[in-house]
Amino acid sequence: MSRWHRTATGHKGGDFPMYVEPSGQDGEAEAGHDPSPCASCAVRADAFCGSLAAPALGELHRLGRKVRLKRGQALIWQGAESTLVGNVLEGVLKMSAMSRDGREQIVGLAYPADFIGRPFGKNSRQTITALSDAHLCVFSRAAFDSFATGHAGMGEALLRRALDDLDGARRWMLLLGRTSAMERVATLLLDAAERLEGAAGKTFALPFSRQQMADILGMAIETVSRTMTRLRDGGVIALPGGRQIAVRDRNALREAAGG
Amino acid sequence: MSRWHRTATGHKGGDFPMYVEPSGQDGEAEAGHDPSPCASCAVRADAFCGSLAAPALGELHRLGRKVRLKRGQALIWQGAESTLVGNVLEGVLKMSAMSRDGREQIVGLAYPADFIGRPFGKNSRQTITALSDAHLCVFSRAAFDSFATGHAGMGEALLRRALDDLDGARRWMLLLGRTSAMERVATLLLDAAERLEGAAGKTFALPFSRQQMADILGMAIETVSRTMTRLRDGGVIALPGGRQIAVRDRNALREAAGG
DNA sequence: CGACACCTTGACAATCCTCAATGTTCGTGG
DNA sequence: CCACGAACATTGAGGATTGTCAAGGTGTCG
Repeated sequence: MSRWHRTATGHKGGDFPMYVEPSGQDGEAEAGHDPSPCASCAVRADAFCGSLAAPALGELHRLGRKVRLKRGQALIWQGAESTLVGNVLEGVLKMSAMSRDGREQIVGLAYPADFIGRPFGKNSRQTITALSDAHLCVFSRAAFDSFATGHAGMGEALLRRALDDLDGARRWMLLLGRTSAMERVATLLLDAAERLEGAAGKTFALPFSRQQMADILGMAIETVSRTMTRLRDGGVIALPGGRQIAVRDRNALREAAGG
Repeated sequence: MSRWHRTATGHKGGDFPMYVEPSGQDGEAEAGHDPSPCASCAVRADAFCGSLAAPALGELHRLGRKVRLKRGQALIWQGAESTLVGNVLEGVLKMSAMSRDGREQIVGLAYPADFIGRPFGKNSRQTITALSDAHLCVFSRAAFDSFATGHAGMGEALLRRALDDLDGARRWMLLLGRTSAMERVATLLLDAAERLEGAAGKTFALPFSRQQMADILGMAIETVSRTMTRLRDGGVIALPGGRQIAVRDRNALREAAGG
């Protein structure tokens, strides 16, 4: 019954201790000019903190720090005390669950403006790992919890986000349970293109390896590869090499994704 | 590419308009004796409202009403304005998503004490249907939202619950993406037994049909049936007939579920 | 240029789905 | 109470998709 491939999430420079940079060190955050550095944050409009007014925002900012992760570095290990929460500023992270016998399933992706971690109480049962070099804005859970408790709007904003995540997870379940390899790959590519493609049809870098795509989609790496090849041969996408990709025929891709 | 079975969720007496019973009609809720009927609620200890103190509880109670659903009746239709939220008091419900071409995937189950519906803002994209006769305590979303906003603890309790659901959804994704038919069926049976079995080894009624199990687990009805037969032949479970089931060898079942 | 990780391709096998037929349960009405 | 029919469940045969194993190709970095 154990027919599962090890997921060999072999990352080149993986799992170094992470480099933490205290907030207010980035030049822009020095006192004086910019009392609320969050104001210039690229993801503020889309992130949970967008709902906060200036004073609360400043307070929150003082609790946070910035973290840079290199590709392959992990932020929260499965089972470990989950003491961090935060926002993704740049890059793509994966949330993965692993069963005792070593099978991995990626259970979520976090793109810029997405919230990660598990506030309030229980620990996360997921490991969070950077798929590309990433830049986060993190808070210790304890500090974040008490801040959130003290600010009425926050609970609602976080809840809204959690419920959105839940909707997303459930759509993904539909994908995992009821779709063919082609539909899965096409859906993932469509999603990635929407988030990462500069302009329609433009070439961009896929942030995942084939192995990671396989882990995300719940299939074997070879099937992913074959499916990509089929899409390329059909003129739907172009694969200039490396991890580059371009969507050539968006409608066909949408079609392949199942409507 | 369209190799999917229609899910033929044919329910015998399905989709009647639901019968709504105003709160405070149940005999026990009459004024006088029992100022807070919630106190005698079977699921209060486990439900989100368990965190509320008496006065708030009374207020909440006045907003709610009880709803009974017959097996097969739907509470919230996919795409429709989601105007209800609530708690399951008794029975089992399913949350399902359906793609345009008619494939159904059940994306969640709600057992007693579970919260259903989508408070705050956006509409649910799921349909909620009773798998067995069910008994709920529901609130209109508008009333519930304003109540929750006005009570500090509520947001946090709801968030906690949403995050738990999210964890659950993600475990389920691991199931859908990375496990064999046997593991899926065994996991579902184990879960159902834990929630519904009176005592260990006792016979109880499975609340789902084979078709529903197939929709939950993302597989074909025949595969479910064959897998159940294998479990029976292996002495792991007993199937006395009807929808009855008993777990004979819990360890073997746990083993089959993948550890 | 060589080593290494990553990706692609092929052949084969296994699981699971599809189609089809038969058996069982349950509710209804005679 | 029994007979009938409809929905539900089981079983079998065959085939399609996907996983597994294996080999070779491509790209990247020192």
